Amino acid sequence: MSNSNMKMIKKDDGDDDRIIKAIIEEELVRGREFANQLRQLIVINKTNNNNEVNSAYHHNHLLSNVISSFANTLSLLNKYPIHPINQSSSSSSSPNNNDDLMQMQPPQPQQLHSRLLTYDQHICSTQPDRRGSYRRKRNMETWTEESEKEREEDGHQWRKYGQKAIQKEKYTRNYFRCTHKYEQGCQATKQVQKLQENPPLYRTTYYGCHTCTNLDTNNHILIMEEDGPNNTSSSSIFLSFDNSLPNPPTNPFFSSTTTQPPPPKMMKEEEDKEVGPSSSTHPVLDDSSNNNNSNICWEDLMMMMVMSHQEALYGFVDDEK
DNA sequence: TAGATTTGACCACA
DNA sequence: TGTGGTCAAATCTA
Repeated sequence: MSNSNMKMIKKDDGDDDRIIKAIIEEELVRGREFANQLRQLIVINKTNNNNEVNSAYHHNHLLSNVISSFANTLSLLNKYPIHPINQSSSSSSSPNNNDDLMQMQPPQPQQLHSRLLTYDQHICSTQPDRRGSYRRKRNMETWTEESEKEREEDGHQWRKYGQKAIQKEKYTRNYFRCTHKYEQGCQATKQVQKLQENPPLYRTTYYGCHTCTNLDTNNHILIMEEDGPNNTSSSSIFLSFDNSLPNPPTNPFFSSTTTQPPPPKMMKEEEDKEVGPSSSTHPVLDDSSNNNNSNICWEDLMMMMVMSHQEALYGFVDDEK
């Protein structure tokens, strides 16, 4: 591609933004639809307590769709930050008001993925070679922890992408990114700095949150509703997408669809002060340790999800106005 | 042979 | 301008 062409295309950042916005809108609408369907399914299930296997399958399927919708949205926002667009230049494909949005039909996954693919191809074909180009991790969530192992098992797959001698450090620093960076656009990275040799001590700094879904066959959703129709005790909920790990997810920075590394120590301490030592910051996903303490019902959970999607969607559309 | 690691080069930022 | 974070070709390994 010639330089003049490159310049011409780079002028059209507004078009890029509109394409991304349209895709994100569709993704949010799709997620909301799936969340609504799941909520309805749960309500129906409560009144009609049969065919549990089948309904568990549908729960699983719908929940996966909701989660992937969130993940795709986050991934897009991380990957392609949106610039403000003038009202006059707003896309004709964007609905003008919330009512229109409510009427929108969620796109089929194939449609969406082909659009994402098309957009990625568009970006790839129009951007110059930016080898070595990157944005430093300002304003990113970070936390550190120290351990005796260089690669503490934290439930995520990491790939080493760099190693560097750091000025004031005795040992080299290793750089890791999420294995799913390219396939799912997951932005999570970590740096492991060796602090001392004997005994070995490493400081791991995590950057950003995982948006990868990483839903494989080993991952599962275990749903244990009421023990019986007359059981008045609260239900037990345990969602896990990776049953290979000893520790339940606790870190709010991480995608709920994956397990996470231990939370930042400071956050954990603050959290203990706030709500007591045994509680988890995760509002939903781990209740297996205390079956009698589950005061979160599925309907509430789905309402939270739908509202979250709604907020994101309307906030997103409002931005464009 | 595919996926992971190594390592020199590139580039943003302080 | 030096430092640190990232990229990507080369190399390694299962």
